[in-house]
Amino acid sequence: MDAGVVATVRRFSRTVTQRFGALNEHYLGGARPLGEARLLWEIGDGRDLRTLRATLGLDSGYLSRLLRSLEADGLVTVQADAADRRVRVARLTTAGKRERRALDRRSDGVAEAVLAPLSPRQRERLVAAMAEVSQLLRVGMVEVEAVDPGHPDVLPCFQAYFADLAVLFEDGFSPDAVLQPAIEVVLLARLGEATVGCVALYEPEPGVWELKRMWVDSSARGLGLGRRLLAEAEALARQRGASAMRLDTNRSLTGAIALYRSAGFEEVPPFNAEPHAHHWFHKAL
Amino acid sequence: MDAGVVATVRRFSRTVTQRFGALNEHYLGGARPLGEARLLWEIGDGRDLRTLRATLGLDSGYLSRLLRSLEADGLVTVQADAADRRVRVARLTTAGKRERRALDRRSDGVAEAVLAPLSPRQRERLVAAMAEVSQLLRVGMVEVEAVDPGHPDVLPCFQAYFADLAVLFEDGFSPDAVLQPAIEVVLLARLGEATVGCVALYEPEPGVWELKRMWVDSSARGLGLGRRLLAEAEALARQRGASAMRLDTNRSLTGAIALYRSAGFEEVPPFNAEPHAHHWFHKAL
DNA sequence: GGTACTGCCTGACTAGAGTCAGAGAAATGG
DNA sequence: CCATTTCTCTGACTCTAGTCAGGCAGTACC
Repeated sequence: MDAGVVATVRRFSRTVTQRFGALNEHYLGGARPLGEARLLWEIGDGRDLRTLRATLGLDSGYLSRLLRSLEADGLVTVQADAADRRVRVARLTTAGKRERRALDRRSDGVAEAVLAPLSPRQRERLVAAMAEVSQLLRVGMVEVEAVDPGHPDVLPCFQAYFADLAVLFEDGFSPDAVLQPAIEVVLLARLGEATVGCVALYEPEPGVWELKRMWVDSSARGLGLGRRLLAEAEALARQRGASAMRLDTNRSLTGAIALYRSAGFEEVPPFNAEPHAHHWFHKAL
Repeated sequence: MDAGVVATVRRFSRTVTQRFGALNEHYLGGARPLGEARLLWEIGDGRDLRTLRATLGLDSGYLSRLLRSLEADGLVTVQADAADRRVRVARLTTAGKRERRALDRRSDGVAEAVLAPLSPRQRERLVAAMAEVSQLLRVGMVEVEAVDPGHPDVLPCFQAYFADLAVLFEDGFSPDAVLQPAIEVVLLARLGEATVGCVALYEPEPGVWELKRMWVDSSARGLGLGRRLLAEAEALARQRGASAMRLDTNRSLTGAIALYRSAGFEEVPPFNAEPHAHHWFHKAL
């Protein structure tokens, strides 16, 4: 990789670490230790310890100790869950909520301090560049995972997909009318906790795999995620013995159509009776 | 400050921390602890402990222990300085240099991993945005400090200034010909260790302060540093009882001339015999 | 009712990153 | 030459952020 480009990235990392490091120390330093602060934040309006452990990736013993410390400061209470008395639920006290707001204000303070020394014009440039960096870094954090169709994260994706279609299709959309194929596998695009995209695959005829319900969340558009899902779907199908891939789509989805064409799909006559389909595509693998 | 802007900055900070944090852990984790790695880096081709303490901001006892640990691993040697045997100098052994290169490669690895998942077009955008962020964050890190003309950092600035002029002036430049006023105070612009700008002040007539040798390093141009130095110079002069400020400049320095005008300076007849001056400016405070 | 399993807590331990108070050797000032 | 200062090192501590093993209470399954 180009040395100048690598140098720019390294310099970026160093500068950001230094700048935010110094300001964090100034604004957050002397306050609560990081572990407790993150916990305080995550408890919010009450969470059971199991969830807290999972989202923060903490050891059970360590979490317990952190909670004892916050409890000693009167910031949280921990009580047994009514339904299952093994499970314990942490809740913020009034003082805890106050502390949480204070942490929040201090984080705002850091952000303001970053912008403060700049002219309005420079601020605009910095904020725009930061937004660009965040977005592009997020691209690299997306992980694509193959799950089976019964996976709990699949249904919400399909529902989000249908909801999007209802808005996009010129001639309306009804989820009940669409074909319900026997889906074999679903690729989920994950960004940390959130699921930001999906595509379903099944094998309508031996050797031919069909793509259904390719969806990318609005928060993750413009990151090339559609292309990536398509590529991973092809790889997966090929790995399972596919010799061809096909899909249908609606004329309103111009972006998707352009993507399919540029990925080597060619338009073919209708191969199914999908009610909302206007274009049918095929690609030999 | 606008909440959306603050949210963008906070999101940026979170995303960058997460992304680089995860990659650093992956590439640098398991290797040498951070403190030792930084020290190894900073020692380079041999540094005395006093300098190391200053640049890394370490406690003397702590530095000593870190060095013992690196010494035990055969990466550095520490010897008394020949001139002053109280001072000790740390040097990398061959193994130490190898280790330092390895750390370096791992840092490159992090940078490459950030770019790897992106398309060429996205990489370009990311690198451009990162450069912009670095530059603008650096603006906020610049500190302006008033020192007296004998300060050791002053002379290198003036020399850099003269070297720049020699390149810029259409009709050449000789440092020996310029006036040598009795400078009262120098403002230095500091960016971490480096001095990236300066301006000298003196009082040729009671109540009138004159600016000389305003310089901004090429690495820090376009950050509004000139304007800031000018503003700080005015503030300092006013504080010391100035009622007016003046300066002269060369016709080749069009950027500087525009800056003076926009800061409220007005062109006046020559008030000195500076050999390289074409324009003379004055501003009532 | 017994057994296995969950969920949580406690005690014991580790590593990194420091801080602080002297002690001792070398240099400097008078 | 002696006192003071400078520079470094050692020993004793601290705080944060964990990990690991074992134990107890509650729930679920047979």
